[in-house]
Amino acid sequence: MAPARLRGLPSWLLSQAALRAQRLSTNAFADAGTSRSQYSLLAALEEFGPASQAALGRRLGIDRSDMVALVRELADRKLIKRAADPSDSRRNVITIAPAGVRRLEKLDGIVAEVQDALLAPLSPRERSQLIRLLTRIIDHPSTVGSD
Amino acid sequence: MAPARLRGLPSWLLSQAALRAQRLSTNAFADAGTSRSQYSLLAALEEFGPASQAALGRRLGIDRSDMVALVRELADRKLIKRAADPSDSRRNVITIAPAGVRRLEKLDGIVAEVQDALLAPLSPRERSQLIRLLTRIIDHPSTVGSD
DNA sequence: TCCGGTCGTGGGTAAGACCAACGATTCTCG
DNA sequence: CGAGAATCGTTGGTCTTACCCACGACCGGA
Repeated sequence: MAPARLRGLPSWLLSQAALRAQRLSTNAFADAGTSRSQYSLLAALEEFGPASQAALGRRLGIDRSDMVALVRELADRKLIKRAADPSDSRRNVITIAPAGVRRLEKLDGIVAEVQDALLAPLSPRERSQLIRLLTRIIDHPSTVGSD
Repeated sequence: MAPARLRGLPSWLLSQAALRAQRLSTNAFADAGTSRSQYSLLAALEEFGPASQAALGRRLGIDRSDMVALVRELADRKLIKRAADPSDSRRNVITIAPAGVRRLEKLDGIVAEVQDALLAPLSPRERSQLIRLLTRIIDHPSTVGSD
C-alpha cells in the first residue's frame, strides 16, 4: 500500500487512476490497430467537420508538431484526407473519410468496454459524479503565470 | 472545446485532469529543486521506515530499474542513506536521513498549495467525494489476463 | 509595404513506464 | 546437503507523451 501522504493527494490519485485508464485504453486500441490520439482526432473531425491541423491541435490539446505524424498516419490509412486550403495556403484542410467514420464507430464500442472495466467499482450514480467533478476541474481556467 | 465523444469519457477526463495535476506539481517541485518521484520516495521511507529498493518500488509502483537513479540522486543529496543489508547481501537498506525528513515536511506545504490550485473549482465536500471515487478505482483489482 | 502572427514541418529534450538480461545472492524443497 | 528457482541491484535499452525552438512560407492589418 502506498504511503498515506500520497493516498490522500488528489494529484497523486489522478495520476494513478489516469495511468490505469491509459493502460486499459492503449491496450484496447492497440488490439484494434490504432491509438488513443487517432481516436481523438477522428472524433474531433466527425463532430466539427474539416479543420486545419493547428485548429485540431488546439481543440484536442495536442501540439502542432505532434499533429504532423498523427495526420500523416491517418492519411496513409485513408481514414482522413489532407488537402491544401485554397483560401489560405499556409493551412491544410483535414477531412474525415467515409472509412474514418466507419472506423470511429467501430472504436466507440471498444471505448465503451474500457470505460466499463475502468469504472467497474463505481455505481452508475458515482460514475456520473466522477464525470461531473473531472469536467469541472478540466474546464476551470488554469491560472498560468502573469495575468 | 473538445469533442463530446471525449468529454463524456472518464478515461479521457482522467488523462486530462491528471495532465493538469502533473503540470502543476512538476512545476512546483521543480521550483523547489526536486521531483514528484523524489517526494514519493521520501514519503514512503518516512511512513514505513527503512526498506530495500525493490520493496520501495513495489509500494510506489516504480520499476526496480528506475529506482536506481532515484535512490542515487537522493543519496547524493544526503536526504537518504543507502547501505548494504547485513542480513541479505542482495539488498540495499534505504533509510531516510534527518535532512530528508526536513525536506519532506517543507515539500508538504508546496504539495498542499498544488492541491488547492488543482481543486479550486470544487467545494470541500466535492473534494472528498473525488478522493473517495479515485481511491475506489485505484484500489480495485485490475483484472489482468488469466486469473 | 512592412511587420507581427500563423501554419506545417523538422529537430530536439525530458520524463515515465516499461522490458530483458546480468551476476550475485538467498530461498525452497526434494 | 545440494540443485534449481526466485530475488536483488544494476545496466542498457524501447516507446510514448508532452513539450520547446526554429525555419520558410504565407496571411493580415497598420
